[in-house]
Amino acid sequence: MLVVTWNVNSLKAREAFLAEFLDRVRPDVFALQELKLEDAAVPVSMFTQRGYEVVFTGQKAYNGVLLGSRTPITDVHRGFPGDGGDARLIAGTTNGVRFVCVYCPQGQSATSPKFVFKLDFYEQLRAWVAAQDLASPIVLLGDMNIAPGPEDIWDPFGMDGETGYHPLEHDEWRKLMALGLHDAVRPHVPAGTYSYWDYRAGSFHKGQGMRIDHVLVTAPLVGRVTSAWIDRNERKKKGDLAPSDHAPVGVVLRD
DNA sequence: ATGGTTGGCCTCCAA
Repeated sequence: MLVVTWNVNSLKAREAFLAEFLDRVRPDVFALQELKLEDAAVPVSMFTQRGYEVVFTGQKAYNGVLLGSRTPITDVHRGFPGDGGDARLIAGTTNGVRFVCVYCPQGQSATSPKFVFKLDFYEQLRAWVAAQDLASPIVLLGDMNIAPGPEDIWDPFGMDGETGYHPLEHDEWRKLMALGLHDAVRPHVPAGTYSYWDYRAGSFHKGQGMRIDHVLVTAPLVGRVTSAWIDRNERKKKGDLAPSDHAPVGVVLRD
């Protein structure tokens, strides 16, 4: 089973780009973040034409998350009490696995009120995750806006204390992992493998990226992860189609 | 070059 997470930065702007990816890579399950669309505007037929069932929670202009699968998705859950009504979390069960797609706040800067909001969101997320059956197969995946370690960011010394690589965020990351989650990607990609590059200042060209998009799995799934990848080619233009500022992250789970 | 860019929106906000 190939599982993919991707922050598409507007599903509307990325529809054709994503369709090409789905046709070629054919993931079994995928999680998208930053739809930037209301529910009514989600291009459902683009997915169903390709054999996917999709569930989503959208929002005008910001946020919005989606789960897609080739097999039916059941027990769909949207949001959690502390998310302020933002469309940042959707959970559903497919292929015998519970998938939780999340889009964590970016936080702006470490001195911004948005950073407080970000830390609070992690706390709420952790409480929500802790209430799940963590002895069962769960995949928590999405844009978590944290680079966990120095191998996950282009300038760990210069970026220390910046949003995405802040000690308080690393505390949150550790607490989340301590619940019994495991990074499914880290063991399979070399240091310096990133999933996000800012559009500005030629960051992609200069290799100034961060690994902030993650696939975390509970113990029953750890032994089923056979490979993982982050495809930086998807951060490049595709003909005249513009890329997201994030690349897709893939994990293969053995049956 | 003292920032840069993209997407969606109601002329600025979030990333």
